[in-house]
Amino acid sequence: MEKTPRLQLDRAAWTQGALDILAEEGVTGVRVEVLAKRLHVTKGSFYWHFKDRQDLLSGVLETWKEGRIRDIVKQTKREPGGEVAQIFHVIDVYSASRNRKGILIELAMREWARRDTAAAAIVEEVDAWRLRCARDLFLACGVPMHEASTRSMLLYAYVFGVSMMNCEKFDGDVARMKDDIRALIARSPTPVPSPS
Amino acid sequence: MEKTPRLQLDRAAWTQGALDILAEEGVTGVRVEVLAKRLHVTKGSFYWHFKDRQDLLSGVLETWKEGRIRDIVKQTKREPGGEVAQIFHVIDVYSASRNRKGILIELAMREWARRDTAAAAIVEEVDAWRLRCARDLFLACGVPMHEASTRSMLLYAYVFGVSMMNCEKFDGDVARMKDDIRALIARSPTPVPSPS
DNA sequence: CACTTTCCGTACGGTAGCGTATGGACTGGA
DNA sequence: TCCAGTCCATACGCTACCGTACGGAAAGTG
Repeated sequence: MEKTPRLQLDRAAWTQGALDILAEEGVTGVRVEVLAKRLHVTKGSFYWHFKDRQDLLSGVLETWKEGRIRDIVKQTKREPGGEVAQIFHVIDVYSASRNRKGILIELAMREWARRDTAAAAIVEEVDAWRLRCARDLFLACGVPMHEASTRSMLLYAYVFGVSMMNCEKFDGDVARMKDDIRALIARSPTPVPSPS
Repeated sequence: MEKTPRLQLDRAAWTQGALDILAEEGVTGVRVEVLAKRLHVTKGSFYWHFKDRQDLLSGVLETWKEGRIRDIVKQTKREPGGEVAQIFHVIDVYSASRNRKGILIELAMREWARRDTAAAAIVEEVDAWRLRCARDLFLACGVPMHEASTRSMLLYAYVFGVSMMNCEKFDGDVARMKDDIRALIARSPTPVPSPS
């Protein structure tokens, strides 16, 4: 709801506005004229900074990719002794009711990726980073390789899946259930029967 | 790719066509004129059967709701002794590469629900049915109440989440990982130490 | 054979959005 | 001061879509 703090717009400002709309309306909602109106300019400005709508969308993809990779690398940076806490934190970042916008962008991105190969490639790349970083965290906890991979996949599948569900109508202590699931993913024993 | 088998269309045919487009393009993709063209008629026909576009969308919601509830009730009908197999089957229904269309509709439905309260209510109702049915299955397996609720939630969060991920780029035997996760959800021991 | 009902085609007005063309304001340098 | 470059406004044509009005065919009914 910023009044009109800037008199000059650049690609970054347009891209940021596009990300805002992406979170609210999805890809199909980011339209040149709507975005221009929101930034209090006309599309004459837009077509100065961008070749066309696709040019903007490509910029959105690139911006999002770099931000997500930077985030996940930072969140999983080796801090000896704090690996479990870091895993908890990674889950919380996506589960919490805060970071709502980040989750909405995440979901919009995947909806986009379902119908656009360029977006699909970006999402796939980001996911690969995340899975590898989470796996390394499990490895640092002493979890063997295959199970570390499995748990990191369960971790992300869960956080993305739960962000799509409205469990208010479900009887039971949902908050406690989420805590239990988090604990299960972060530090459950290996499911294979120990030969001891 | 049916040629023109029917010369008369009814609401059900339009609704089915809308579901097809919904799977491919999302809610914003189901447009009256596009749908009419796909059914080889004009929109004059549409506005005979429906008041407006919203009327169609409401029918889609209702049709989907009834189908999903009927499915989950059928899939979890008490078959003493086969509970674990039924849990595996519930997971497979959403994980498999078959039923791709059902998954796409599922995701499109949730995308829709994020921006439409009517769709949100329907999805919430369907989810509540699923969670209850899955929980009852776990209860029949001897899992205590709270853990049964927790596992049913993990089950659906996982299947929905994994349907949004492309893990091809991730090194490791993804198929085996998915099998392990399925086993973990379906029959992992309770994390609390058993008092026996 | 009229006559009605059901179902669909055609034509229209209206809105929203994309991309282009062009001009104007404003700024910095020569 | 004159000029060039930067950034934005205005106006235009074009397409896609919504919803309405109306006409016509086809089938049932007396």
